[in-house]
Amino acid sequence: MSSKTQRRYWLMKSEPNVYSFDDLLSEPDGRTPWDSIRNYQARNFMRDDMRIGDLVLFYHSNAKPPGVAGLAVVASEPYPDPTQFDPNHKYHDPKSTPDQPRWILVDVAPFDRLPRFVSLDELKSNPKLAEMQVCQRGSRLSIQPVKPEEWREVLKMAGYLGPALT
DNA sequence: GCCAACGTTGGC
DNA sequence: GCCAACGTTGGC
Repeated sequence: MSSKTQRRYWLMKSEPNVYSFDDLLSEPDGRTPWDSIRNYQARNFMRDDMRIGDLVLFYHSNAKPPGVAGLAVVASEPYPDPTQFDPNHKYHDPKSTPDQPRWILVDVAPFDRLPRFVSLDELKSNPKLAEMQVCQRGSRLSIQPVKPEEWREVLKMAGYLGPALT
């Protein structure tokens, strides 16, 4: 009796000096809207492909070093990004209206800590992750799908043995 | 701070 | 619809 929906895995980038995994861990609501994304591919992933319960590699970009800092989980259905309607917001979109919102987001919640940070250097030097999107040159997309085998490999590199493996 | 990669904009 | 100019991302 199941419309069996496979859990998917994702990588979401954030600059830790703007919003870090620790910031997510200390959210009073236990979650945050993944707002201000203004890239159509990234939006489409949130709008069309993410499901509540999908797991996320929380990736620190523009960091020293860049890499995977923690595990998160998709925590809401898609809904319009409120920042697009705010004229004072940096990412206000004058072409967007509540009737016809252009930018859609999901909420993200912390799922688990990692025993250790896994740097981009380490990811790149693992032959099993040669095809992983974040390892590719010029990989700018801030939301990327992660294959199940890549997911398991990254968690293994982090020394992780918790529930995100199941 | 540099700059390669690449997405977006706008003139035509 | 092409494509040059421009802006942004993000590793280094």
